[in-house]
Amino acid sequence: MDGRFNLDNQLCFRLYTASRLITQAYHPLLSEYGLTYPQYLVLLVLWEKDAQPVNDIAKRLLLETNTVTPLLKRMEAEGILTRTQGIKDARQMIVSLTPKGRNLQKKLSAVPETVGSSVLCDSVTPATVPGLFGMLDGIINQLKNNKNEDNQ
Amino acid sequence: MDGRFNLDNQLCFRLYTASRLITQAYHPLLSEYGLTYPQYLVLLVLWEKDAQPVNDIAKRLLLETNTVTPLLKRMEAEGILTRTQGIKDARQMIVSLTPKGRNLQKKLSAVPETVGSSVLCDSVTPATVPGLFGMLDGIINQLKNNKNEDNQ
DNA sequence: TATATTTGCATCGTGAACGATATAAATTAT
DNA sequence: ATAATTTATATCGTTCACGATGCAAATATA
Repeated sequence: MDGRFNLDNQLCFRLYTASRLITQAYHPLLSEYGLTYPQYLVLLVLWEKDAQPVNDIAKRLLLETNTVTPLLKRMEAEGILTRTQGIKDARQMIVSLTPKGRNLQKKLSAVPETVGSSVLCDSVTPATVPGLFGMLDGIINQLKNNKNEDNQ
Repeated sequence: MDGRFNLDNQLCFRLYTASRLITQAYHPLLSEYGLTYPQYLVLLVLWEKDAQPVNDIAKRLLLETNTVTPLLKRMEAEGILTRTQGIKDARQMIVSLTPKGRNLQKKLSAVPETVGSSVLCDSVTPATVPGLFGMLDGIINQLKNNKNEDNQ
């Protein structure tokens, strides 16, 4: 009768499920190199720009530092990156790739293409993806703004 | 130069972020009643059809039983539901709502509307949501099928 | 009817997420 | 310059996710 509570009418459940399933699709490709998906995201950020403070990495990923710090420590223990105290600002920890961390980019070069092609289907094609990106960006920006308003 | 690894070109990062942020939007509404978002999902399933075995709940949410079992135990400890051994099949645990669990539906009646309206923006409107749902369903079904093929 | 396999659920270990809180360095105000 | 505030990061506790594994009940096979 009342469809408000029907799982099939829920945007969030779709996002939650799609996110989990696509992360699972990354798993076999990343675990070969001992990486998790969030760790892979950190690598994307550092390949883009090396030697960033924790805060910049967290902001780029829209995560809190209390999520990123332990993640970075695990990656440091794996020899993928280093964390060194900032010179200009002693509070900052500057995160830099090791050679091992840089080399992973070549080893993982097939990952985006492999995962990307695994989600293609009738309703998700090169033609429809820009529209999907636009809607997801809209949702993300909207929710980001709502959060900022609350914290004022 | 090579945009494959750019965070802004990644579908998964968008899904991951959108999922996290919208779950955060649920948080203040649900925590008032001591619920988490995955627990709310279990309630949606049980409000739809009470007295289901663990397996049916897990399948409906596309989760594994090793994720759902501890979650159900916490909800049982809160007095939201009961878990009783199946009669026809002694391996099954039948999960049923308590009066408290049923009453939560009235108390949370404003949640879908509240969260739903919080994501509306230029690119996400009642007119565009069906298209978004279709694409997310396409991705989910595609990845679900890929998983099943692997397990054969 | 024994034996083998499958099924349903649970346990365990690891790694996120995240709210709440702590701490020290930097900045601002007095 | 001293005190108050802000900022950058870290610690802690709880709750997912999920791969790996275990176990007992049910089913299939020999």
